Amino acid sequence: MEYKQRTVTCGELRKADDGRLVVLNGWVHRDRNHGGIHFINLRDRYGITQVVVGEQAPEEVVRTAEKLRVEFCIAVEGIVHARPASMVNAEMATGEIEVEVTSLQILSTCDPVPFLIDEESDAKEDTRLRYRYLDLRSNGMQKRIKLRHDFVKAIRDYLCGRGFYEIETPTLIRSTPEGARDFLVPSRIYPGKFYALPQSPQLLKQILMVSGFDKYFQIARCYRDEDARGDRQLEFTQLDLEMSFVKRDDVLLLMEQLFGYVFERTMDVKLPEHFTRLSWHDAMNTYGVDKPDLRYGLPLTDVDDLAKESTFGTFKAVLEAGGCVKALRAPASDTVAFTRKYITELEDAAKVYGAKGLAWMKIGSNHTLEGGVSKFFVGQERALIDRMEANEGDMILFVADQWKKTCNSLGAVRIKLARDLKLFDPKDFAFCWIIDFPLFEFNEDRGHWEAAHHMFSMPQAQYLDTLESDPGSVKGDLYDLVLNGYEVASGSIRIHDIELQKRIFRICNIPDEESEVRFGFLLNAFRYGPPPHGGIAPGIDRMVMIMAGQSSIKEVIAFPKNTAAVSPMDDAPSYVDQNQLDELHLIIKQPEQKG
RNA sequence: GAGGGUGUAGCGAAGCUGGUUAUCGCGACGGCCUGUCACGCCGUAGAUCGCGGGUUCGAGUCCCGUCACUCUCGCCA
Repeated sequence: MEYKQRTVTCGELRKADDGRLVVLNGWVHRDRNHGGIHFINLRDRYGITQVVVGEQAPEEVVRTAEKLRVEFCIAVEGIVHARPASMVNAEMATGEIEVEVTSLQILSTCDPVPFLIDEESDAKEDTRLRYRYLDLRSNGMQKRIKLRHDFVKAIRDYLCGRGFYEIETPTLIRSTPEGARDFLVPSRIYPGKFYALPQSPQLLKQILMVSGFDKYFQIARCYRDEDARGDRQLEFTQLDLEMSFVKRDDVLLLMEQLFGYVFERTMDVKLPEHFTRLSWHDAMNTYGVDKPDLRYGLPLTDVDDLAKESTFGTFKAVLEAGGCVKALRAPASDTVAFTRKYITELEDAAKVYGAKGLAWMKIGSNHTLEGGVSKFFVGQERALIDRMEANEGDMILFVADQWKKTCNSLGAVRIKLARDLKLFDPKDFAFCWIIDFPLFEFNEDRGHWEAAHHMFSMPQAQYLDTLESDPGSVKGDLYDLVLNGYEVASGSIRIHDIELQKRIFRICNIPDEESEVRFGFLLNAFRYGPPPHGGIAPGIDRMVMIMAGQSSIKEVIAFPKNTAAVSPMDDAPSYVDQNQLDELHLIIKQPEQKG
């Protein structure tokens, strides 16, 4: 098809272009037809320009303009005119000019659209995903996809400047389960054998260290066959990074410098030079989560001693059973009244994590306690109010249970309170490091210890003698990066010693014969002079999501899947031909029909 | 696997304790309109109220089941 190709984009014409003859290509964003005069907002990636078909327009142009509908793709040739002062649109970057059309061509037509292209679509997510190509035309999606591009570009620029190599690793690899479920790819050539899609390039990047590529990174797609969430998809993208001859602080420092550079360049946001560091235990104990949102305070406070002296039997029973009592101050609010109904909402949040209840009391005037469980704390008013740093109108909330349940439950209440009471600026970015993670946790279902992160993380030196005798207390050289309450990166210094690695495997119930089969290639590599090494893997989707002020990573992924692991646009996954199954030596066993 | 929420026209929503012809906005279609910029005005079409069953003289509304979407717990080394 012959058509006039653009000489300018829809976002760039200004007053100084007055009088120029230009060609624009783009989509009809809005078409205001006044009978004798058409105003067409023409849109492309770069912006929107008003083009006008007026009385002087050639008859053929007028006839074509009559046919235009929203989202038609068109080519326009015309003359740029500065608008008179009274007609300037200050809202638009190009609002000082308009283009008087001298030639108009429809490049393609558009069916009636299921939803209008706006800043943000108000259609339901399902509809947006089904028509993702239209949804992506919206300014909001265009901005977010651009932010993601800028973010990744800045990462590449920075790391390449620091001497890193970007190296690709395969996406068809050996299955090394443990942790998440693998996606499997059947081998046509070897009946019954499968490749796996990588959950992360973990082992491959460690082997690259053995190979001497001492500064490696990759923008890596990772796959985990688990249920999706707002901040989780079954495929996602990580900045995978590994370095040799580094210790923990080298990795942390590099990340602080990297994100300092990236945030300044992509968002014009200046981050602190260093991020707060919290031990895993302190994070859990003080904020009730291993990924605390430090845009606000509201620490959980230990009140074991006060509870013990109180007359509240429930608390005392929990303490005697070895549990703990923690309290949280809910600051008085102009917008949220602490009604019975609201307290029930808070209690429901606590119960999600297993708390049996949420005790409460209110702070009255002159250091008095009112309502709820206050009657059990007679004589302790002053001590409790001082401990909680509470003021009149505040509420104090208590959970009593085993330590972890107490922390998790009250931590959930803390998060809900902060959201409801708007205790933080959504434009803030609060990074923090969580360090000193336990290396193992006991899996009750399987009856053995498992790696809390993964099995390749280095135990801290002081625990090397007690790995087997007391796995539960071993801390690892592990670190998570947390941003605004989301885990955005996770890493560790790795084991590079065969014997130590085998000890870890054994503690995780993997005997030597089995680890040789499953991880033999790594162990073999470690026989050939492996360097000390460590790394980290920030999640690109989550970070961009937070930077874009969104709460779902679907908002920063061009073609995401829904919570049911389906892509509504192309309807993946789908059945395949019998021929394809035959070639792959697969027989499908249909699940039994329900009912 | 479990819990909460939602499902009404192409899209977004209203529809209170069951009661005539299911309402509104956007969009679509037709007409009018020379300065709009979410243009405006007049008119028209468009809905098996997610699906199946039940209660009832009568169900969008109540009950049971089921499906889809969504958030959360489990799960996510």
